[in-house]
Amino acid sequence: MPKKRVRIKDIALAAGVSTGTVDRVIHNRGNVMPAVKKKVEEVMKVLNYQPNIMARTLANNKVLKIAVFLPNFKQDAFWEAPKKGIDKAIAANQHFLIDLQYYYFEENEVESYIEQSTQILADEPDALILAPIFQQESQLFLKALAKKKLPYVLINTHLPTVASVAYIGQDSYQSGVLAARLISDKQPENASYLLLHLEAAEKTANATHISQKETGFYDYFKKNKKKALIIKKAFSEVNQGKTLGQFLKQVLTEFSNPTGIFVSTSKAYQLIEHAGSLLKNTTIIGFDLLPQNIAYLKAGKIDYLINQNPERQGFLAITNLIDALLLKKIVPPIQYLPLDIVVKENVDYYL
Amino acid sequence: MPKKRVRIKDIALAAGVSTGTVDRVIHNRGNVMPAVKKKVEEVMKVLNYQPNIMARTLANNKVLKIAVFLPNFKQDAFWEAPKKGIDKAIAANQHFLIDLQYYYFEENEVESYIEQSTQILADEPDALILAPIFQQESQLFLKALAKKKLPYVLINTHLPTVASVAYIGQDSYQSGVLAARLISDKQPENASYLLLHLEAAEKTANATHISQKETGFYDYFKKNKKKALIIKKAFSEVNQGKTLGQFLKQVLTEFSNPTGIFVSTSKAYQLIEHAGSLLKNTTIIGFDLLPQNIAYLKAGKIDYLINQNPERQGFLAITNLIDALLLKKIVPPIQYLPLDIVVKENVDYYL
DNA sequence: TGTATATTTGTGTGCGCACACAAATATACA
DNA sequence: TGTATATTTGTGTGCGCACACAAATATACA
Repeated sequence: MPKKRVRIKDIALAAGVSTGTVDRVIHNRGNVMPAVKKKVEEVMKVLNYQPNIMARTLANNKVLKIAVFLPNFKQDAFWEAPKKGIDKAIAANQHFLIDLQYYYFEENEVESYIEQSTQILADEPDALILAPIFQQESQLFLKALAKKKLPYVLINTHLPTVASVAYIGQDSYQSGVLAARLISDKQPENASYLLLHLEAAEKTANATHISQKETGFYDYFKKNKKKALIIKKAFSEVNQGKTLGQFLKQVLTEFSNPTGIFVSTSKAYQLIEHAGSLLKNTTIIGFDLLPQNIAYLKAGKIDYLINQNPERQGFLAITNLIDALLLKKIVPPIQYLPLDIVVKENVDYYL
Repeated sequence: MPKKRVRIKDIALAAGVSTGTVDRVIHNRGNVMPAVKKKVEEVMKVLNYQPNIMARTLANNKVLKIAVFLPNFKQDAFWEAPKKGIDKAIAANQHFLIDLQYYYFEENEVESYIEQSTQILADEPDALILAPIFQQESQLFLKALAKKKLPYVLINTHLPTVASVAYIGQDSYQSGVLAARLISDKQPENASYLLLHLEAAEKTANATHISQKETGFYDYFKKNKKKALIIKKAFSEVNQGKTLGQFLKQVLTEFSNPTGIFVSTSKAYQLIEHAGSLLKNTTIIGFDLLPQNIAYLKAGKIDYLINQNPERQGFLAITNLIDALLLKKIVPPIQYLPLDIVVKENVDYYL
């Protein structure tokens, strides 16, 4: 049987009221006699009324002003991916009137974060997408947003606060567990692993992610009662008095030929660049499908990349806002994206 | 700057014609003076006109009758996934008037395929989604569709014919390569592997998939110059005079304790069910996130499942038809889905 | 030059909904 | 009981588009 559409008109007819009254019931605008309201709701249920999103959007005809607040991708290439996803989602939803405004801050300058967040509040957007990298400052900012009743989507980093619309991101702890599994699979007991934190800025959410990954990594060995020697080294250009190259060479001289190296950030390619020649038969695991990482993966220098789907984070941030605010749909408050295991042999299908 | 929408009205005004004429140009309905047509097209380009999909769909108001032609999932659980994806896509696109009709055939009965395909032609759908399992019969059927100018999406199995709208599926060859990589990783030279084809129906596309996986599997070892002993065994209840249990026990007695077993179909769980006790330290790789497979993956009995995203195949089949036929978008003719590597540690995010 | 016909162009309506505003009805209170 | 006001209900318009149909204009031909 061909599908027949139930319209407001049909409900009005069946309930013996006008379309205006049905509209009032649908949108809870009040001023409807309780008995009438009940009757209309019954009819809606019986006829299984589904509002026509096309017509609704068309009639609504509002411009949604969205502020996107992310770290500057010129400083950290990781952030290109969410931006790309956001732009793709906008392109795919051109028929919605969306006024997108980007705001960037520097990952190692709290001041730029505060400055930009003030600017956003002044510009009065209708909704936000943000990565709450600086924990304390973000808490304050989110409070300000709550006060103004501005809906927002958090990506990449979750805060104890409940996101007003949704949190979309990765499970960092589990990605550490996964890395441990991959790096130690088929390896003998008491193998040695190097846990490498490259370019971890202090005080930011990135630090939290990294420590969660670390915990997951250790926990895997504990839970599976697999004995291993794990050495941890961290490098941050800001804090140390040497270059990354010097640092890596020193580490790999002290601790030569580890069974595997787990780079907890997206900078696995830097390890290869600076110390590739020092590595033999070492399993290398890193994060994120940056072009440099992909090149080394294809060349067989990196064994595994765990893809946290940052592009999809951006894409979903937009579509979730559209769903929640324009289409009035209910969206899941927490959305973890898959942790894709990417190897040379399947990487092409993720690009 | 807030986005301003360019409407047909705006083009008409700028070109000094009526909206009707603009409409004629947009849809190539003819009967427009060449000079006028040119002028309108210029204006459209200058103003960068993008038709409003919402309004277009609303005004169009056509029912799209889609026939879905798949193997009976009661016989082969794999086919539940595409159906699920199709149903989800329909639910997510309720505002389009789609009249969906399912047609099932039995994977081991060509007659049922022919019978149902005749029925479909008689029912005169506007478009089709089909898995062309029987090669020869499918070729004939697709010819009939081409003659009637019926657009279709092929899923799961590609035919030499060009799909009128799109092919959506997996790269079977590459999945065999991937399996070989995963099964042999960190294993010594000259390890032994069992290549197990379970329940492979003859003469169907499934047979093609399996042989492509097999080729990919062998090729990996060749290309990487990795020496290995690979034993191949196939079982099909129709052909052999014994049960699967008997078959598996015999195989694993003859060829005991292989380093790894690659089950080329979605039936890896049957291997565990019937011969789990005979396996020790053997890496097991299978396909597809069937509930039974997932249970064994979580229990540590299966090491890897390669996910060919069959649900997404169904989902994309519908959205591609909507894009192509209702929204008049251009869709890529070949769409390979990622080959997800699923292990105990990341399976939850794929469910 | 006038009439019939073909070609080109313009106008009006409906798709389903949201919302402003008008109309009808109920209630308060003198 | 009558009038003012509050509450409830109904009507009309526009969102941007597709398409049927009407109107205007060009062309053919006697």
